[in-house]
Amino acid sequence: MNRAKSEPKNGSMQATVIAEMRRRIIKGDIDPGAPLSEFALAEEFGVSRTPVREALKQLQTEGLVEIRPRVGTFVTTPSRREITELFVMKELIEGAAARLLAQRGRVPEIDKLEQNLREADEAVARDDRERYAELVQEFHDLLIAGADNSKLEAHYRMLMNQLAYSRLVNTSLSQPGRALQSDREHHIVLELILEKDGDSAEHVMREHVRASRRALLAGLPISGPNEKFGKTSS
Amino acid sequence: MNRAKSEPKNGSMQATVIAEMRRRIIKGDIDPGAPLSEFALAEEFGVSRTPVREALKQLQTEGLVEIRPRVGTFVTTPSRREITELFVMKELIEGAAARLLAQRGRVPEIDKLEQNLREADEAVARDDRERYAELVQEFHDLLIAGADNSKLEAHYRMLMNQLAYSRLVNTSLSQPGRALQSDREHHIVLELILEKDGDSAEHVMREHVRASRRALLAGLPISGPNEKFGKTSS
DNA sequence: CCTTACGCTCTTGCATGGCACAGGACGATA
DNA sequence: TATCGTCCTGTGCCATGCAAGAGCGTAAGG
Repeated sequence: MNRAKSEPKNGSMQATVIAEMRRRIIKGDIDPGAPLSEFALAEEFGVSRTPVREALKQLQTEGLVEIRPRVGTFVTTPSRREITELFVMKELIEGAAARLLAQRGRVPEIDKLEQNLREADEAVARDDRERYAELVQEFHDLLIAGADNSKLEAHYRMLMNQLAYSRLVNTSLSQPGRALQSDREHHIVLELILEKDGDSAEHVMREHVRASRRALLAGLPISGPNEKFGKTSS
Repeated sequence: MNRAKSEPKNGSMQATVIAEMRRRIIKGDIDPGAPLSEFALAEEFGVSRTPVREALKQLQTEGLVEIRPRVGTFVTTPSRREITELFVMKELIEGAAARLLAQRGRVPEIDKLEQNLREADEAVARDDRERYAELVQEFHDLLIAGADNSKLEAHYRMLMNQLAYSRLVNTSLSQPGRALQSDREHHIVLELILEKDGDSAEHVMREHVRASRRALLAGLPISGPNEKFGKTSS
């Protein structure tokens, strides 16, 4: 095998393929709707079609690709309606996480959240959008981790993958004033968590997610849910 | 090699394997923790190991089996903690479904829910637990369908599969008085939905799920590693 | 010129066989 | 007898080959 490059031989190859393909799709390296050929991927990763095939099958159950039998595998393109649906789920789960965290009392995640908000304040003051986007993601991740519920976390991860959220959060924050508003809302949520007011924390967190969704959809250029970007018709 | 059975050659083989294995695990035909051999399953279904392998991998991402590399594949046995976590998710999703349905106004699912409750009242009056269990499942399914959110439904289905809920609901209803109480709670939820009071509908629905969980855990014999209790197919 | 049907190619689906590794049984040695 | 090393078996993992369905270009017929 001529393929003794950076491909880590540790662990199974398909795990590597799954992780890498997932990363690419979420990060947006591959255009939504683009076809994925088993053979091409197999050559690229230096393996046979079998592990690639199994990796794609797993990504399908995660909702990242769509396998049309005997036709091909394609990166899924969430329609506008699906995005709305995913945000409803996001609202649910993050709201619940806030409530659960409030009920748990003072846990290490609380300290990390406070630290996160301090840094976020600075980033907003500097108008450093990129850094703030990172901190937003960390804030939400800490919230989920603090809920201490593995099933909640698992469903959340799958959700975020389908949303390709890391791509979208930048769009959301590009709305003028959104970063400052978002930062304020985070403060309120953490405040309510510290007061152990799970009820209000959940409520405010939900509104926060809704606001985030509105900012995102306002920033999305075109509805284009099923834009079959044409094949340059002859 | 008892081949030549009613194996449908029409659909893809692995789809058949997935569906059948999922059915067995959920229904409880296979003991939790039991090892699944690729080779044995391949022979039983009359196919090669490849589709079986891919089927098991999909079931793994659904949380129904656990693949330990180089060791074997086993049916997952949800711990008591995981059951609690799953019920938290169930509470979330069904509560949200009640809220969403209330917001939608009068849709066909509402009529079906009313019909369902009429039949459920009769079943409770007759003390027909088996029929009531079916109606409970239908009630919750209608609620989810009425929410008109495909992502919500997808996550709900995965949840129910992991819970093997169809097995558990009977345990829950075996608690004395639980059926009557459950039926009453269903009525209240539907009432609130009809009044378009999504807020209260969600709240009551959550309490209903919590009550159901308490009834279930009270009926569970022990938190032992894996109880293989005989099928109560009467 | 338009319609229809053929056939080619590309894709995935499945079968088969070899390989590497984990776990346990067995036996040799102190 | 206890302990350690070795072999054996079972399992998942991967490579390769063949078969079949889907899409599309092209050519024949009206």
